[in-house]
Amino acid sequence: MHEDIDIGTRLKKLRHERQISQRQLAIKSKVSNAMISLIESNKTNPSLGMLKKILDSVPISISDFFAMEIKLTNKVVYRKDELTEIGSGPISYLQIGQNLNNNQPQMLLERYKPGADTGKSMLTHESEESGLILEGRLELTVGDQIYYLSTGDAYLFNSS
Amino acid sequence: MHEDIDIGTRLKKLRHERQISQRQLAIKSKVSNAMISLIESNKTNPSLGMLKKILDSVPISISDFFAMEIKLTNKVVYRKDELTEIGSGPISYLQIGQNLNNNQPQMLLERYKPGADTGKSMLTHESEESGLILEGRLELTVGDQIYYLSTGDAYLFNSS
DNA sequence: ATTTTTTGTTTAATATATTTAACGTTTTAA
DNA sequence: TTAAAACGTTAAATATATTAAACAAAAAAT
Repeated sequence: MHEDIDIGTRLKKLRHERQISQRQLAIKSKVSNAMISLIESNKTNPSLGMLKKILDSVPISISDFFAMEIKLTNKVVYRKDELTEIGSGPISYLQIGQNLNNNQPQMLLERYKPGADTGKSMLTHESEESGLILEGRLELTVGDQIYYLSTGDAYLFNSS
Repeated sequence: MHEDIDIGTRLKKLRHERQISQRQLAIKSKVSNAMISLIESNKTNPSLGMLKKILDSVPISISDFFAMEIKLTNKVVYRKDELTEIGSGPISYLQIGQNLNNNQPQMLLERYKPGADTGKSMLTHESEESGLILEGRLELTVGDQIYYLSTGDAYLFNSS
């Protein structure tokens, strides 16, 4: 019935991704390092305030933390003809990816001059990115993968 | 620094939606009714196992529980000159709203024929909406408020 | 009108989360 | 090769979550 969720490996995985030690995370989040050890080995049932203190220092939202596994899709680029057309009447919707979470979105209108390059600024960008090429061509680098997009193509990924 | 989240009103709201009493929920989830009272009045800092036991009986996932819509901002429309220009070089970013959460976004390209109307379909839309008017004019209805947008204006809201 | 339930809240008892301080092991420095 | 620092784990101390049992108020029933 009440299957307790394995937050231990979740936290450990998250911590390893950020490449910091238990003690470093402990200091950042102002909790004892013992606590983090106990949580990661599932030897305790942490309070919500405790978990939030830790996740705030990462930072990651509680909602995202528990949605983590679902968000591990590595699909980044959606070609023009992969985009599902939703509407049929006078209004048409073009959907990129699936609607996994219900969350407060952020939106950017980005204009690139010919040959423009984001450089490293993009790499320090700590959130997610999605876009649709309205006009022109774009070279997109995610991790070690390089994608070439043209008008109508779209992309969607979580940076890290 | 560590602002604790108001899970009390979240749970109370959820319970009222399902129209059950504290004691009924207590029995379903096999916890004491006192606990539910304490949680709803934010007099305790419940453990994750505790919260999960309760949410499992609803049922609702922890992730969804914390993604539950709460009225953070009622700001919906951002006029052309309110949009903050981030970049300065050859690339320009136009930001709509604040980046509150780090979440998997969804993106739509919507095309409206002149005079097109979404009707009621928009109202049953259970996620969030944001957009920027690339060209033309748009009449936007959120709740009982009506907004008139023209080229360059943007909107951002959680539907409900 | 008076029980009888059902509501949400509170207090004292007790179970357990959290911290502090220690441990043994491995890595880094000298 | 030794010393010093950093790593994750564990034990005992203490702070706090959780329960069981009572409370008063309101609704339902007789």
